[in-house]
Amino acid sequence: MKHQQYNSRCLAQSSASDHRSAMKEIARGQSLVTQLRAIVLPALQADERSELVAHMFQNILDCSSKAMAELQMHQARSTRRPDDDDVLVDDMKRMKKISSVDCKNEEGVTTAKSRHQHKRRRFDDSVSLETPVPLYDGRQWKKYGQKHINNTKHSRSYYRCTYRQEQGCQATKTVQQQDDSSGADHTLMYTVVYYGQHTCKDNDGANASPDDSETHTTRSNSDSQSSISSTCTDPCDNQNQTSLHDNKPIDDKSEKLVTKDMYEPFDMTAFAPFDLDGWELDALLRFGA
DNA sequence: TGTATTTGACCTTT
DNA sequence: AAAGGTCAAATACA
Repeated sequence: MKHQQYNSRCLAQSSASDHRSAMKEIARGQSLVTQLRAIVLPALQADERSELVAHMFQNILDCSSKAMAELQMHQARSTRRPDDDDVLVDDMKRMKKISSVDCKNEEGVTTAKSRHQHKRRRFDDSVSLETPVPLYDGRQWKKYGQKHINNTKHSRSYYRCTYRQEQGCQATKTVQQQDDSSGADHTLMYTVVYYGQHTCKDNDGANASPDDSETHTTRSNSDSQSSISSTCTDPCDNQNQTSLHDNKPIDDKSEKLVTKDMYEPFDMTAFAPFDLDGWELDALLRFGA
Protein backbone atom coordinates (compact mmCIF):
# COMPACT_ATOMS: atom_id res chain seq x y z
CA MET A 1 0.00 0.00 0.00
CA LYS A 2 2.72 2.36 1.04
CA HIS A 3 4.70 1.14 -1.89
CA GLN A 4 1.80 2.00 -4.14
CA GLN A 5 1.59 5.50 -2.68
CA TYR A 6 5.30 5.92 -3.14
CA ASN A 7 5.02 4.82 -6.75
CA SER A 8 2.15 7.11 -7.53
CA ARG A 9 3.97 10.04 -5.97
CA CYS A 10 7.08 9.24 -7.98
CA LEU A 11 4.97 9.03 -11.09
CA ALA A 12 3.34 12.32 -10.25
CA GLN A 13 6.71 13.94 -9.70
CA SER A 14 8.22 12.63 -12.91
CA SER A 15 5.12 13.65 -14.79
CA ALA A 16 5.36 17.12 -13.26
CA SER A 17 8.94 17.43 -14.38
CA ASP A 18 7.93 16.22 -17.84
CA HIS A 19 5.29 18.92 -17.90
CA ARG A 20 7.79 21.53 -16.85
CA SER A 21 10.24 20.62 -19.55
CA ALA A 22 7.45 20.47 -22.12
CA MET A 23 6.28 23.91 -21.02
CA LYS A 24 9.80 25.19 -21.30
CA GLU A 25 10.02 23.87 -24.83
CA ILE A 26 6.69 25.42 -25.76
CA ALA A 27 7.77 28.73 -24.28
CA ARG A 28 10.95 28.50 -26.28
CA GLY A 29 8.94 27.77 -29.38
CA GLN A 30 6.71 30.76 -28.69
CA SER A 31 9.72 32.95 -28.27
CA LEU A 32 11.20 31.74 -31.54
CA VAL A 33 7.95 32.17 -33.44
CA THR A 34 7.54 35.65 -32.01
CA GLN A 35 11.05 36.56 -33.09
CA LEU A 36 10.53 35.02 -36.50
CA ARG A 37 7.32 36.97 -36.93
CA ALA A 38 9.09 40.16 -35.99
CA ILE A 39 11.56 39.53 -38.78
CA VAL A 40 9.28 38.15 -41.46
CA LEU A 41 6.27 40.45 -41.32
CA PRO A 42 8.05 43.77 -41.81
CA ALA A 43 9.76 42.25 -44.83
CA LEU A 44 6.48 41.40 -46.55
CA GLN A 45 4.44 43.74 -48.66
CA ALA A 46 1.02 44.65 -47.34
CA ASP A 47 -1.15 42.38 -49.42
CA GLU A 48 -3.46 39.47 -48.85
CA ARG A 49 -0.62 37.03 -48.55
CA SER A 50 1.02 38.99 -45.79
CA GLU A 51 -2.29 39.05 -43.96
CA LEU A 52 -2.42 35.31 -44.29
CA VAL A 53 1.11 34.99 -42.93
CA ALA A 54 0.23 37.23 -40.01
CA HIS A 55 -2.85 35.16 -39.37
CA MET A 56 -0.86 31.95 -39.47
CA PHE A 57 1.68 33.29 -37.01
CA GLN A 58 -1.15 34.23 -34.73
CA ASN A 59 -2.69 30.78 -35.04
CA ILE A 60 0.61 29.12 -34.20
CA LEU A 61 0.95 31.27 -31.10
CA ASP A 62 -2.65 30.59 -30.12
CA CYS A 63 -2.11 26.85 -30.49
CA SER A 64 0.96 26.89 -28.30
CA SER A 65 -0.84 29.05 -25.75
CA LYS A 66 -3.61 26.49 -25.59
CA ALA A 67 -1.12 23.65 -25.27
CA MET A 68 0.58 25.57 -22.49
CA ALA A 69 -2.71 26.04 -20.70
CA GLU A 70 -3.46 22.34 -20.96
CA LEU A 71 -0.07 21.44 -19.58
CA GLN A 72 -0.45 23.88 -16.73
CA MET A 73 -3.76 22.31 -15.86
CA HIS A 74 -2.31 18.81 -15.94
CA GLN A 75 0.66 19.87 -13.93
CA ALA A 76 -1.55 21.48 -11.34
CA ARG A 77 -3.47 18.23 -11.06
CA SER A 78 -0.49 15.91 -10.98
CA THR A 79 1.47 17.91 -8.43
CA ARG A 80 -1.48 18.39 -6.15
CA ARG A 81 -0.82 16.68 -2.82
CA PRO A 82 -3.28 15.88 -0.03
CA ASP A 83 -1.84 18.63 2.14
CA ASP A 84 -2.52 21.06 -0.68
CA ASP A 85 -6.01 21.08 0.71
CA ASP A 86 -4.60 22.86 3.70
CA VAL A 87 -3.05 25.41 1.43
CA LEU A 88 -6.34 25.85 -0.31
CA VAL A 89 -8.10 26.32 2.98
CA ASP A 90 -5.41 28.75 3.99
CA ASP A 91 -5.90 30.67 0.77
CA MET A 92 -9.63 30.69 1.25
CA LYS A 93 -9.15 32.08 4.73
CA ARG A 94 -6.86 34.72 3.38
CA MET A 95 -9.36 35.62 0.68
CA LYS A 96 -12.01 35.92 3.32
CA LYS A 97 -9.73 38.09 5.35
CA ILE A 98 -9.09 40.24 2.32
CA SER A 99 -12.73 40.55 1.43
CA SER A 100 -13.61 41.38 5.01
CA VAL A 101 -11.37 44.39 4.95
CA ASP A 102 -12.57 45.28 1.50
CA CYS A 103 -14.93 47.78 2.86
CA LYS A 104 -15.99 51.20 1.92
CA ASN A 105 -16.18 54.18 4.16
CA GLU A 106 -19.32 56.13 4.85
CA GLU A 107 -19.02 58.16 1.67
CA GLY A 108 -18.83 54.91 -0.29
CA VAL A 109 -15.22 55.56 -1.15
CA THR A 110 -13.01 52.54 -1.23
CA THR A 111 -10.45 52.87 1.49
CA ALA A 112 -6.75 52.66 0.97
CA LYS A 113 -6.72 49.34 2.79
CA SER A 114 -9.23 47.76 0.50
CA ARG A 115 -7.45 49.03 -2.56
CA HIS A 116 -4.07 47.66 -1.64
CA GLN A 117 -4.85 44.06 -0.84
CA HIS A 118 -2.72 41.96 -3.13
CA LYS A 119 -0.95 38.69 -2.73
CA ARG A 120 2.55 38.17 -3.96
CA ARG A 121 2.26 36.09 -7.07
CA ARG A 122 3.57 32.57 -7.18
CA PHE A 123 6.38 31.85 -9.57
CA ASP A 124 5.11 28.36 -10.33
CA ASP A 125 2.00 29.88 -11.87
CA SER A 126 4.17 31.54 -14.44
CA VAL A 127 5.89 30.87 -17.71
CA SER A 128 9.03 32.75 -18.52
CA LEU A 129 10.87 33.18 -21.75
CA GLU A 130 13.73 35.18 -23.13
CA THR A 131 13.25 37.36 -26.15
CA PRO A 132 14.74 40.40 -27.83
CA VAL A 133 11.19 41.65 -28.53
CA PRO A 134 9.39 41.44 -25.19
CA LEU A 135 6.23 43.30 -26.16
CA TYR A 136 5.81 41.79 -29.56
CA ASP A 137 3.85 38.74 -28.55
CA GLY A 138 0.56 39.28 -30.31
CA ARG A 139 -1.24 40.42 -27.19
CA GLN A 140 -2.24 43.83 -26.06
CA TRP A 141 -0.76 44.97 -22.78
CA LYS A 142 -1.12 47.98 -20.61
CA LYS A 143 1.69 48.97 -18.37
CA TYR A 144 0.70 49.56 -14.77
CA GLY A 145 3.95 49.79 -12.94
CA GLN A 146 7.67 49.65 -12.86
CA LYS A 147 10.01 48.69 -10.12
CA HIS A 148 13.70 48.51 -9.54
CA ILE A 149 14.62 44.98 -8.55
CA ASN A 150 17.48 44.27 -6.24
CA ASN A 151 20.79 43.26 -7.76
CA THR A 152 19.66 44.08 -11.25
CA LYS A 153 20.75 46.91 -13.48
CA HIS A 154 17.40 47.37 -15.12
CA SER A 155 14.01 47.90 -13.63
CA ARG A 156 11.15 45.50 -14.13
CA SER A 157 7.99 46.61 -15.87
CA TYR A 158 4.56 45.27 -15.04
CA TYR A 159 1.89 44.79 -17.67
CA ARG A 160 -1.64 43.54 -17.57
CA CYS A 161 -4.00 42.62 -20.37
CA THR A 162 -5.65 45.62 -21.95
CA TYR A 163 -8.98 43.86 -21.70
CA ARG A 164 -8.80 43.35 -17.97
CA GLN A 165 -11.55 45.82 -17.28
CA GLU A 166 -13.75 45.04 -20.27
CA GLN A 167 -13.48 41.28 -20.15
CA GLY A 168 -11.92 40.54 -16.82
CA CYS A 169 -8.87 38.99 -18.38
CA GLN A 170 -6.40 38.35 -15.57
CA ALA A 171 -3.29 37.78 -17.67
CA THR A 172 -0.27 39.79 -16.62
CA LYS A 173 3.36 39.81 -17.50
CA THR A 174 6.60 41.33 -16.34
CA VAL A 175 9.42 42.41 -18.59
CA GLN A 176 12.97 42.89 -17.49
CA GLN A 177 16.06 43.52 -19.51
CA GLN A 178 18.76 41.02 -18.76
CA ASP A 179 21.85 42.43 -17.14
CA ASP A 180 24.17 40.50 -19.39
CA SER A 181 22.08 41.14 -22.45
CA SER A 182 24.68 43.09 -24.34
CA GLY A 183 26.65 40.09 -25.38
CA ALA A 184 29.01 39.61 -28.28
CA ASP A 185 26.18 39.97 -30.78
CA HIS A 186 24.91 43.09 -28.97
CA THR A 187 21.41 41.66 -28.85
CA LEU A 188 19.41 43.08 -26.00
CA MET A 189 17.59 40.26 -24.35
CA TYR A 190 14.62 40.54 -22.06
CA THR A 191 13.13 38.11 -19.62
CA VAL A 192 9.38 38.03 -19.96
CA VAL A 193 7.32 36.23 -17.34
CA TYR A 194 3.68 35.54 -18.07
CA TYR A 195 1.19 35.04 -15.25
CA GLY A 196 -2.27 33.66 -15.83
CA GLN A 197 -4.03 32.83 -19.04
CA HIS A 198 -5.76 35.20 -21.38
CA THR A 199 -9.50 34.89 -21.17
CA CYS A 200 -10.10 37.86 -23.41
CA LYS A 201 -11.36 37.39 -26.92
CA ASP A 202 -9.77 40.15 -28.77
CA ASN A 203 -6.56 38.86 -30.13
CA ASP A 204 -7.40 39.00 -33.77
CA GLY A 205 -8.85 42.40 -33.23
CA ALA A 206 -12.26 41.16 -34.25
CA ASN A 207 -13.94 41.95 -31.00
CA ALA A 208 -12.10 45.06 -30.19
CA SER A 209 -13.51 48.39 -31.07
CA PRO A 210 -11.24 50.42 -33.30
CA ASP A 211 -10.54 52.73 -30.44
CA ASP A 212 -9.23 49.85 -28.42
CA SER A 213 -6.81 48.68 -30.98
CA GLU A 214 -4.00 50.72 -29.61
CA THR A 215 -2.80 50.20 -26.15
CA HIS A 216 0.89 49.97 -26.11
CA THR A 217 2.08 53.48 -26.50
CA THR A 218 5.52 54.19 -25.30
CA ARG A 219 7.50 57.31 -25.45
CA SER A 220 10.89 58.40 -24.65
CA ASN A 221 10.86 60.56 -21.63
CA SER A 222 13.94 62.47 -20.82
CA ASP A 223 13.11 63.10 -17.20
CA SER A 224 12.08 59.64 -16.38
CA GLN A 225 14.09 56.50 -16.35
CA SER A 226 11.29 54.14 -16.86
CA SER A 227 8.99 52.74 -19.49
CA ILE A 228 10.02 49.72 -21.36
CA SER A 229 11.47 51.81 -24.07
CA SER A 230 13.79 53.31 -21.55
CA THR A 231 14.45 49.99 -19.94
CA CYS A 232 16.84 49.59 -22.73
CA THR A 233 17.49 53.25 -22.67
CA ASP A 234 18.15 53.63 -19.03
CA PRO A 235 20.08 56.74 -18.10
CA CYS A 236 23.35 55.02 -18.84
CA ASP A 237 22.21 53.81 -22.20
CA ASN A 238 20.58 56.95 -23.41
CA GLN A 239 23.51 58.15 -25.42
CA ASN A 240 23.59 54.87 -27.25
CA GLN A 241 20.09 55.31 -28.51
CA THR A 242 20.56 55.68 -32.19
CA SER A 243 18.32 54.44 -34.87
CA LEU A 244 19.72 51.48 -36.64
CA HIS A 245 17.47 52.06 -39.53
CA ASP A 246 19.81 52.96 -42.38
CA ASN A 247 22.23 53.81 -39.63
CA LYS A 248 20.69 57.20 -39.30
CA PRO A 249 20.65 58.77 -35.90
CA ILE A 250 17.25 59.29 -34.40
CA ASP A 251 16.11 62.85 -34.65
CA ASP A 252 13.99 64.54 -32.04
CA LYS A 253 10.82 63.42 -33.66
CA SER A 254 11.70 59.82 -34.22
CA GLU A 255 12.88 59.59 -30.66
CA LYS A 256 9.23 59.77 -29.77
CA LEU A 257 8.22 56.87 -31.92
CA VAL A 258 4.81 55.61 -31.07
CA THR A 259 3.68 52.08 -31.63
CA LYS A 260 0.20 52.33 -32.98
CA ASP A 261 -1.71 49.12 -33.47
CA MET A 262 1.44 47.14 -33.31
CA TYR A 263 -0.40 44.06 -32.20
CA GLU A 264 -3.07 44.27 -34.84
CA PRO A 265 -2.35 41.12 -36.84
CA PHE A 266 -4.03 42.26 -40.01
CA ASP A 267 -2.79 45.76 -40.11
CA MET A 268 0.45 45.32 -41.90
CA THR A 269 1.54 48.84 -41.21
CA ALA A 270 1.72 47.63 -37.66
CA PHE A 271 4.83 45.72 -38.54
CA ALA A 272 6.57 48.45 -40.37
CA PRO A 273 9.84 49.23 -38.66
CA PHE A 274 8.96 52.88 -38.22
CA ASP A 275 6.01 51.92 -36.15
CA LEU A 276 8.21 50.27 -33.62
CA ASP A 277 9.69 51.86 -30.60
CA GLY A 278 13.30 52.76 -30.85
CA TRP A 279 14.36 49.99 -28.57
CA GLU A 280 12.19 47.45 -30.33
CA LEU A 281 13.50 48.48 -33.66
CA ASP A 282 16.92 48.26 -32.21
CA ALA A 283 16.36 44.76 -30.91
CA LEU A 284 14.62 43.73 -34.06
CA LEU A 285 17.28 44.95 -36.38
CA ARG A 286 20.08 43.61 -34.30
CA PHE A 287 18.38 40.31 -34.13
CA GLY A 288 17.58 40.34 -37.79
CA ALA A 289 21.07 41.36 -38.79
C1' DT B 1 -9.25 67.20 -23.43
C1' DG B 2 -8.82 62.32 -23.34
C1' DT B 3 -5.71 58.65 -22.83
C1' DA B 4 -1.41 56.28 -21.77
C1' DT B 5 2.66 56.32 -18.95
C1' DT B 6 5.40 57.45 -14.96
C1' DT B 7 6.44 57.16 -10.30
C1' DG B 8 6.00 57.50 -5.33
C1' DA B 9 3.24 55.48 -1.85
C1' DC B 10 1.15 51.69 0.10
C1' DC B 11 0.37 46.85 0.90
C1' DT B 12 1.63 41.84 1.36
C1' DT B 13 4.94 38.39 1.67
C1' DT B 14 9.24 36.61 3.09
C1' DA C 1 12.91 45.20 7.63
C1' DA C 2 13.48 44.33 2.92
C1' DA C 3 11.64 43.15 -1.35
C1' DG C 4 8.18 42.69 -4.72
C1' DG C 5 3.55 43.91 -6.64
C1' DT C 6 -0.18 47.22 -7.27
C1' DC C 7 -2.58 51.57 -7.12
C1' DA C 8 -3.60 56.10 -8.46
C1' DA C 9 -2.29 61.01 -8.80
C1' DA C 10 0.61 63.55 -11.65
C1' DT C 11 2.39 64.11 -16.00
C1' DA C 12 3.08 63.90 -20.98
C1' DC C 13 1.43 63.63 -25.38
C1' DA C 14 -1.65 63.61 -29.53
